[in-house]
Amino acid sequence: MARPRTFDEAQVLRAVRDQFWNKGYAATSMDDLMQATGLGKGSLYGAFGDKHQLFLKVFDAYCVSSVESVKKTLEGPDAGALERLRQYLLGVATASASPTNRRGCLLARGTSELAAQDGQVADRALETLRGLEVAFVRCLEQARAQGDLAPQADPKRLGAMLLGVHRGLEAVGKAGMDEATLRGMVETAFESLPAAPKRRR
Amino acid sequence: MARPRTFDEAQVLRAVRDQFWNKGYAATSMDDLMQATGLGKGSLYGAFGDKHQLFLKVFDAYCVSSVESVKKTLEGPDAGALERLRQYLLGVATASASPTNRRGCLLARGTSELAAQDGQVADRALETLRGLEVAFVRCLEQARAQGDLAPQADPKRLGAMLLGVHRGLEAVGKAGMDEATLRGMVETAFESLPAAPKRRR
DNA sequence: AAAGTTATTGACCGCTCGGTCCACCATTCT
DNA sequence: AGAATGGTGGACCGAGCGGTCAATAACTTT
Repeated sequence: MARPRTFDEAQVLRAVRDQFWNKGYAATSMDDLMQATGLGKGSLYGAFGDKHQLFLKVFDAYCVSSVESVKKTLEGPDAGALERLRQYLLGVATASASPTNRRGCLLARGTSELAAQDGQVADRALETLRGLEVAFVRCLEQARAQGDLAPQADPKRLGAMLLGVHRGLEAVGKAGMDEATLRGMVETAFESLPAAPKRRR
Repeated sequence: MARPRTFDEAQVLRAVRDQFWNKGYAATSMDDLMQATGLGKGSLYGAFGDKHQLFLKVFDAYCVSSVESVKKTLEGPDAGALERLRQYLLGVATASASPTNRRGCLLARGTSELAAQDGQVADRALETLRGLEVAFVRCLEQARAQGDLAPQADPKRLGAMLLGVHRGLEAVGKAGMDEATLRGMVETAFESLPAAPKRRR
């Protein structure tokens, strides 16, 4: 009963997300967003509200899809669960060290810039971290069930610790630390996990 | 042979640092800095240059003093080296989780906001991380010498891994993760370090 | 005391900021 | 066809931005 939108919402939000991702919240202007999306100011404000709402929207989507993606990557049969987690973290290490990935992770960037002063961002960030933690813990529980982790190992605590390493990779990678060091962090963390007692073969 | 300055440079730089620390680089205006320092614009520009130089100056100082402080905290006799490092990281965990420490760490904030686009910041950040790593590694070498770490333990790799955990604490704390979880990360990381074989007593 | 030098202040600059508003347009309903 | 509805683009707003500058003040040297 009225004029339909001429833009693809998902595509616009992706462009907005990339701007915030590349430049940060404060350093991104509405003009930047207009240019990135090709939309006029009126459309942007009419469709999504102000800058802050726009950021929240894309931040939210990023968080949700991050957790989803990790869960999908880590879920699978018990067999190989530990190796799946290890490979995932090695991938994060490589990605974090890659010069083509200088912008790092939007969750990290948004949290660092805004969480202290913006409860909504902090809440979303915390929820996301907990989501990642849960995914890790589940994977470690599988690994224990499958015998790759000692029976007395505590997946909850180990999962939290690996979450710490995960976020550390992100932070250290942004400073330009080399890939070998980052991958070494993951390998070292995994080497020191409580292995299952060796069975005779 | 000229009019002397009426302000204390160290004090002014501390005020500037706190502003950047609390609000971030882009979100801090020169007016904020004028108000925080009590200086006029001309004095600020005359004494320190523009906003970017000012940031670099305080960022640099922060980095230097951070590494110094950690080295001082961790140095000591071989005896108790491992426990010193553990206590230090537990302190970081508690501090990172503290609601009175919402601003987190300036190194993390500055790196996250600027490193991708500002080589000077990235360089300084990387150097700082390496400094922390070295301090950790030395401490672990002491621990091994003293027998708290297995002889085959590799302090270099373990130090890097703990640096990852360290930066992870920072990042996770900023999202508001609870203190128990953060301290748990440290404890878990230390529990899984390769302990020295038990000797009969 | 006069000259020389530097610090200080705040008015001022052009520009960009986030946000509003409105004339105009494309579509659907009657 | 005409009215109603809501999307679109961009002119426009006041405020704030980073940065400059010139008048003035405070000190040292001669």
